[in-house]
Amino acid sequence: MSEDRLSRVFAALADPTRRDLVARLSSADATVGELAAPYDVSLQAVSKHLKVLEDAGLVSRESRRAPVRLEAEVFDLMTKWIDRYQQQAEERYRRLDALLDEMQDSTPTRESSREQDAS
Amino acid sequence: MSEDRLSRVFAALADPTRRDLVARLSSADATVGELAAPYDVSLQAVSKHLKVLEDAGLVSRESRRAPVRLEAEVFDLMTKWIDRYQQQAEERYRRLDALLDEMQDSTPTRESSREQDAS
DNA sequence: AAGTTACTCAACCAAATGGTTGACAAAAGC
DNA sequence: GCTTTTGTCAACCATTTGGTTGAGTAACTT
Repeated sequence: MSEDRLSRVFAALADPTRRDLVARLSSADATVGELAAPYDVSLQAVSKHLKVLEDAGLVSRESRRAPVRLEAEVFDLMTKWIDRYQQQAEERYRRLDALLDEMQDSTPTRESSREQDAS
Repeated sequence: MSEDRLSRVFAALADPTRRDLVARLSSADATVGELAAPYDVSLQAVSKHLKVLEDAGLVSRESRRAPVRLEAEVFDLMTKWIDRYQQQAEERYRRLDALLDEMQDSTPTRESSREQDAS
């Protein structure tokens, strides 16, 4: 069910306000009120956003009015997911490039066509 | 408006089916039908998922029935966002650790307290 | 212990999301 | 050229999401 965890993390970061909250928390812890101040939505709305971030494990607090803290470890989870597929995709491109190079070396001339037939 | 782009990318990856599509496309291009086969939802549903991925720039196709291809560059966009705040957060932790170390060095003994006063 | 301040819960609303089915459009195959 | 296959569009439905306001609760202040 770590699947579900990743879903919550990505969903949490899909909202610009929540990404901004994360951005601000990366430079300093802050209370709900402090966090809410810059936005022109209600405090309740920001409180909800923080709950989403908290449920995703991106953020935590020791008590109600304590400053909110960013849980940076979650980033590893995302990075791991991304890296895996990014690398796999790049690997494919490398193989494709190699294949294209090979074809360019072999097909255009009659010489290399005969080489192909011979093999 | 690259803000908006990131939102679409994260939102696209918030769905497990879509993450699975990306995962599969990272090892091989595939047509819509091929991609849809393993899931027990309608082809239309998968087509919609692919549209979401396409709008986020995660995936592309040359024509309707052409194989879908993963656009790996988008990963860079995410990684860049993540790295920035991860590093900022880690930097803060380093400073905090340093501060805690300093306090632990200075406060517990009478000796070091006097050292502080002297400086 | 009482009062204020800071935050959350609940109920509600509009819009977005993920799914369905049925009709249509575009490519391939004959 | 006609037919079949493959994919998309449209309309609809249930659920989720991001916002609101109003009432309640928890935690500092005095």
